[in-house]
Amino acid sequence: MPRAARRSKAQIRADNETAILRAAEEVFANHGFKGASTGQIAEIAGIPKANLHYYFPTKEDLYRRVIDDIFNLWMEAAASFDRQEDPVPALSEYIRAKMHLSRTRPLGSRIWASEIISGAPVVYDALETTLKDWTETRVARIDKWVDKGLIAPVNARGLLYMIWATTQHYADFARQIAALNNGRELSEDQFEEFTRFVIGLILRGIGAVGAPEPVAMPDALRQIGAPAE
Amino acid sequence: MPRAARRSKAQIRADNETAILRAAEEVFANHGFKGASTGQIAEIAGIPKANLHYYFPTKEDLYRRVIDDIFNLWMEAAASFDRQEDPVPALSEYIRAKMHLSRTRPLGSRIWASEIISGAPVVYDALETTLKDWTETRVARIDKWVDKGLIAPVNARGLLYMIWATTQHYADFARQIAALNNGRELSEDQFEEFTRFVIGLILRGIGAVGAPEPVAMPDALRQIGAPAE
DNA sequence: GTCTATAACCGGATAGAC
DNA sequence: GTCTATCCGGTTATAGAC
Repeated sequence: MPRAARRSKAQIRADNETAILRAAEEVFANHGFKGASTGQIAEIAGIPKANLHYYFPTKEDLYRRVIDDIFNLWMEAAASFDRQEDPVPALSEYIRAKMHLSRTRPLGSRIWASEIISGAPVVYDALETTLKDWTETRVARIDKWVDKGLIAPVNARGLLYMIWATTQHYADFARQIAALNNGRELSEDQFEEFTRFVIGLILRGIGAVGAPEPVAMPDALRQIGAPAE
Repeated sequence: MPRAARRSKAQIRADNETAILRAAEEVFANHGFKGASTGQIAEIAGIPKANLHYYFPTKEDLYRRVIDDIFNLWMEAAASFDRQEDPVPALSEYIRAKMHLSRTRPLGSRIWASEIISGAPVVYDALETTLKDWTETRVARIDKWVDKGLIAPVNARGLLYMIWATTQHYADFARQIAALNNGRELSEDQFEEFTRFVIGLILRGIGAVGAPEPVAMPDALRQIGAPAE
């Protein structure tokens, strides 16, 4: 058997790790840290439980790794906040990036939410250091926009919290939103509509110069959200 | 020993039930349904574990009761939405009521969030019936405000989701907010300031007639939120 | 109604052959 | 690196004396 035909050891390791992390995201999102079981994670990953413990010695090691990946993802998305100088494009892009993450990586958002709800036993240090630094810097930028008269005088922290809360709601409460949408997940078009709504409302709310007028849901979509006849 | 001196059986039952429910809220909020243990709940309630199972035969029975109480509480808070005819007082009072609940009953909010994040295994029926009905009615009211020109044309569902997300964030993510507030819980004054900010931003965002101008955080409070020197 | 003891089970983690 | 078998602590729930 030619050597090239089988996966290298490194490849096997990488594949297994990926499978484990993917499965872990699912189980941690659905049951929280304490409620998750390594047996279930191993089963979904398609490996024996003992192998999981070979790759990640303890459940907490695995959990930390998952949380870490999520945190890095968020910090990257946050970069869109900085690419633009002016408030309207900066906030629009940031909100859009966060909404996109809620759509494409809802599990990460849900794990993060569970972790914070449980008192942030694992990430509290990161909150007090990395997240705090990130936040202070952006608060300063927002305050500068206020000083320049580009937006109305606002509570910068309140604004950030509102953006986080609103965008992550579409991941964390997706099940509730679906229940209110006749049991169906939001379609791409519906999601885009909510995204525009969020951006528009917040920009108008802070009195941003050049903010778009609020947009009503188009009739076609409105129908989807309405009760079935 | 005079009979009046001891608690009646009914009183004992009521007291024990209250103690159990209070303890259950704490443990379910911190660990989710699967992660919570009846042993810990009994310990906090100050009774033997067997007694807990006498009052609530299974862990799920207890959990359903806790969730039920929370849901009713929320429906009552929602009533403030209806006491006022016009959008500004109706939404102001509703947002304020929700913020107040986040402040006074954060555990309930956190349990609700955990339940939805986990896929709403227990409350899904209530979402599709009671919550859906409540929502449809309020969407209709909001649409009517739009028709009357009292607010700009908005996505009514998006508006409700934003109110829920933003207000509940102050309960569910209280630990994160505290970490960004130099490790201290928000003071009453700070919380009031955020409440006003949320109300002001949303009312302005929907172009409500008579909405207050956005308010900056007073310097005194701003200092508290700033990095320690 | 209350409490001690315990049954029955599940979960995280490891031993040790391959 | 992989996998079966297993240990052991913790969990839900109940039995049965008081």
